[in-house]
Amino acid sequence: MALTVKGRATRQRIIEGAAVYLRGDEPGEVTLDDIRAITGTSKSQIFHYFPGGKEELLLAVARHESERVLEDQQPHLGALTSWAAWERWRDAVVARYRAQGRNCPLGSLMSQVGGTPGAAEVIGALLTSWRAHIRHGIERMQATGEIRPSLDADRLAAAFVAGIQGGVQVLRSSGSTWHLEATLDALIDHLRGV
Amino acid sequence: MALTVKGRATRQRIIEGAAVYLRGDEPGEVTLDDIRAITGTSKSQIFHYFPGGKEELLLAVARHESERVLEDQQPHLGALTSWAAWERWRDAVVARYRAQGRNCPLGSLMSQVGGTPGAAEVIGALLTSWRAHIRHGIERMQATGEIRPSLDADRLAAAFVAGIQGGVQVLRSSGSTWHLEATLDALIDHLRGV
DNA sequence: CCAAAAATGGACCGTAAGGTCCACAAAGGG
DNA sequence: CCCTTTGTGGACCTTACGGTCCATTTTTGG
Repeated sequence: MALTVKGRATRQRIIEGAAVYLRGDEPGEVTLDDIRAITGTSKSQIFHYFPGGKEELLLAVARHESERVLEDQQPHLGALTSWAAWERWRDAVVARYRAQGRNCPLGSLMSQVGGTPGAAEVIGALLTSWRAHIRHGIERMQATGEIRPSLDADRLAAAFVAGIQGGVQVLRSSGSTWHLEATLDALIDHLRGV
Repeated sequence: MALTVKGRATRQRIIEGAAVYLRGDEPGEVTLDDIRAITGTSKSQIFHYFPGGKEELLLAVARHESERVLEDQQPHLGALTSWAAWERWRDAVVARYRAQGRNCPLGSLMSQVGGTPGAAEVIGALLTSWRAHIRHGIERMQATGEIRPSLDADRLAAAFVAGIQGGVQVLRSSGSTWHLEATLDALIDHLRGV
């Protein structure tokens, strides 16, 4: 037996506790002691469940957080079938990041675990999936004739992903969602042919 | 006299040495010893010229690097007066960031100095100036009738800035400029009304 | 019920890294 | 030419933090 019920629970508690900490006010640099304190665990437990140490733990947290990103955009992201739906999605994205404020848990994570193998993979998988959803939405609108077929759905989806990333990054340093909204609106206008 | 000629030179050498280091292969976390080694200075000199320690030094480096960002886009960025000029600018941006590769000196800097007062200010000033240049370009094209006047120049300029930021961020984790190009092209197409 | 495996607590260690101090060298300026 | 200011070298200090170890408790499975 590798992990008992209790063991799985503890492991999960560590991941979620770390995630909570990262969503807090002062992320900066997470230390194992921060995580230890917030999760009520001991050093040995962290290394017991994450033999690879801090790096492995942070990567697990990144995976956990990256799942939330797309979930928070649902159900809108999965049903971009009308202009109204696009607007709802847009608003959901803006609301989500406005609520998150200057703290981007994933961003903090990536800056701490950035170079390691696996980090790029996590972020890459997220971006790919994100882009696929948007591309899917564009293609459906093209099928119904609401978006001209001459547009490259995949490439525009990539533009959305990059635009959102950038908007969020600006948000992190400026505290305002203005750039994010401007980018989303510009790209949606472009889809509409306005 | 606060700083002699020799003093100014040393101070500058420290800043530029740090910048060189950040542009190198393994930025991750800069340490004062890294900087000391690459600039051939001693600890006391660093603290002599930057009494605020690491934070003040890194902020100075960030200011130094942030100047390079717009310079590297000149003269194109300052003369967005025709569609050909926009394309040249687009290519210059892509080329610049492709050459930079996965290393974004400013990005590394911001992740290390992010929370401190002054950091946001440096990045904010850069983004504002960048946006102003682009807005200016859009307005000139509107004046000549090549861009429809119904478009909000300032907001679209913000979209460009955010889009580039995001494209570069994706580049940092994926190593590809594809997203960056997709975003720039989408926004330029939108300006063109394509 | 008992031995083996898993979970937990926490003292302890090693080191990297920022920062301090002080002695000495080199300009500067009157 | 000498005194004051500025520049430089580098030993040293302190702390934070990742990681190790082992003793103890709890759970598991036969």
